[in-house]
Amino acid sequence: MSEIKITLPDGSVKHFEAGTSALQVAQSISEGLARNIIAAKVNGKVVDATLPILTDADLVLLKWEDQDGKRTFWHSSAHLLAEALEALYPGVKLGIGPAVETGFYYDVDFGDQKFTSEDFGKLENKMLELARTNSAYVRKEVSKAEAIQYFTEKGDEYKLELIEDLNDGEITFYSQGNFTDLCRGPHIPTTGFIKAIKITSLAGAYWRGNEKNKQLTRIYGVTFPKKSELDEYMVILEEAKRRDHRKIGKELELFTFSEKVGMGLPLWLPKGARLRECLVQFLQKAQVAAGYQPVITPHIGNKNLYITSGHYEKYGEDSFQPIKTPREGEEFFLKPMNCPHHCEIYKASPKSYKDLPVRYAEFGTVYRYEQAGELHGLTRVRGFTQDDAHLFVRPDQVKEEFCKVIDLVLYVFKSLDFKDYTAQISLRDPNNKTKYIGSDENWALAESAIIESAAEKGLNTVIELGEAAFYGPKLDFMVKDAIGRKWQLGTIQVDYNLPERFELEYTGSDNLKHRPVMIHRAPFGSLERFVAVLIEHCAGNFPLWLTPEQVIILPISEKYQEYAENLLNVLKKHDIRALIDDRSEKTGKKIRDAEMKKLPLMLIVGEKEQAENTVSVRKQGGEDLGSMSVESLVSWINKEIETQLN
RNA sequence: GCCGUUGUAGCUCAGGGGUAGAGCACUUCCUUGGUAAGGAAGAGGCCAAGGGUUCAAAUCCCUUCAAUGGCUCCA
Repeated sequence: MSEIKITLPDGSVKHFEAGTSALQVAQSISEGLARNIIAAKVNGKVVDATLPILTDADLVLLKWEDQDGKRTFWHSSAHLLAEALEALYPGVKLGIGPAVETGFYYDVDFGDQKFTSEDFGKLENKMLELARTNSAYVRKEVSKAEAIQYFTEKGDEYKLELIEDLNDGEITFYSQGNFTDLCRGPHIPTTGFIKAIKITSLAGAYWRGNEKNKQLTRIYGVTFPKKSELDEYMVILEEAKRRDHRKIGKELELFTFSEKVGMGLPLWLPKGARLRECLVQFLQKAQVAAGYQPVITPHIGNKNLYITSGHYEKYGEDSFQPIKTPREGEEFFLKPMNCPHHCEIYKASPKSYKDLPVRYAEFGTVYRYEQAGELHGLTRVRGFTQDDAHLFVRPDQVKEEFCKVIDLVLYVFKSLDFKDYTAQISLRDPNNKTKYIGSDENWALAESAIIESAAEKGLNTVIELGEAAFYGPKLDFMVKDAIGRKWQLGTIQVDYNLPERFELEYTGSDNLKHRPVMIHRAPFGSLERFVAVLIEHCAGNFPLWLTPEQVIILPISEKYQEYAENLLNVLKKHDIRALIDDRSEKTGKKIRDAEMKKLPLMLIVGEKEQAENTVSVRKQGGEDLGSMSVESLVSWINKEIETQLN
């Protein structure tokens, strides 16, 4: 037997016989470790922990805690789901069953049999029962002919269709218990690892995502190696439901929708509008400081504008259709993006290299025809306002400007308490350059500018090749909210296309015409989406500087109404958003209602406060700040806001 | 757009072939109270819209609209 060298992540090298599996390597370290190993990464490829390793290799032992470990675990759970389904519903046909971000699903064709959410419990129990048999997942290489024969006998046309596309010699089956599936793997060693199971939802899904194909039933589930982890997961699900921006938006009277106005067209209520105004002012201030110039453009634009920009060709059919002038028959589109308008602003006057960079900013409302089924609360709407800006820069300025935009985005995140974020850099596919426009030099410049800027700013980045837009590379920010969900917010994109199409120019120091580079950026993305994410992030407890109502005055009785009104005037003079609860209710009731409305500061005023000319301050949640003069309250608030924003 | 589910008062929801119910919110009255729900009375609904079945429809059926969970899409 020959010997192989296994290199572990800590750099240590161990010698084993060829054919040793990752699991055996783990066992050689400790039994306890081996018990937790669910898969392995051999030379960067995720494989079964039981797969014999034949050559020298870098080995990473994967546990539940590893992302690849989870995926393997969930993929194996999908097989367990399929096994349970076959046991409970003989004759079901199986489509595909992959792992997803959280959990897994299996697409199945129940034929004439019915499956509803009431059957979830039954299915979970069956899966648990099968999991407890602790059956091994067994890998078997099969020929294409064997594979076809197996599934022909089984009568599963979906699997047969999948096999069609596979090459002979690279087909494998995995079996556990009485179930065999076509699968590339890898899998966990045995079903016994799966200790807790939850079938989460049911949905229709077309075979291979094509609506011309038959619709299958997609069963979603999630599994865990410990019961306690499932419990935690259920708590987070509940929490997510509690934080749903649609629910909180209604409760806090921030926004609404009306069938009459139209689907996907949000109506901002007074409190929501105030919150939005605060966000706009906040960003506007930061942008002015960063050298942006506000511009304003109309909500519609001539069809020719979008023909020039190329958007008509690409999206014309899928847009709200043009409106026509009654006499001339000219066609105008609702503005689906601000960039072409800004290009025309750039062109309004000749530019010198000394003028650049030029930064035009606009909170521009745009309208896009999103498919009815796509609409969702404020995160996916048909009319929304982008915190848009376009920077027209010289090629040599791309990096510096990019850095400044990153600074701005990070400032926004910090001010809104998004502490956990990553950046995705999308570059062009180096093997398929024809898909993209712009010269190689410019791409090289832009791509290295993005990479270097991100590195300089210490961003935690992921690089995705081939994910760039056809007109340029980009950087997207993904933030994690308070309960760990990821959202894509800000985006920064470099664009060579529009300057070309609009023939934008500036005169260089050489007195020749040059083409500027355009940077699109939106730290919020859109105000609608950002507010939605923010609501879910803070569960409606907005930072003091942003919250629509900062202070509520609660007079103990009507006798102190006048005193309360005087206080209100003082607060308003200091630009503090305040109101009085003058209902004929007891203090306890008023406090409860203020708590429900998530009002950060309550001022209780009665005989004592009136006599001493003070207010008693209660923070939301119950903390007592004691009594103080209204002036010291104002300075307390201002200090608080200053800390939040710096 | 496609498939499933849902649509009853401002909100959260119950009911269900014989022409509507609760709690909260709202209005009025009593109460003038000190840190998370005081009491009473009142008002409020074409039961999403349209069409069918029926002696009778909010209830059953069909269509449409909208919301919702997915799929496909996202400049």
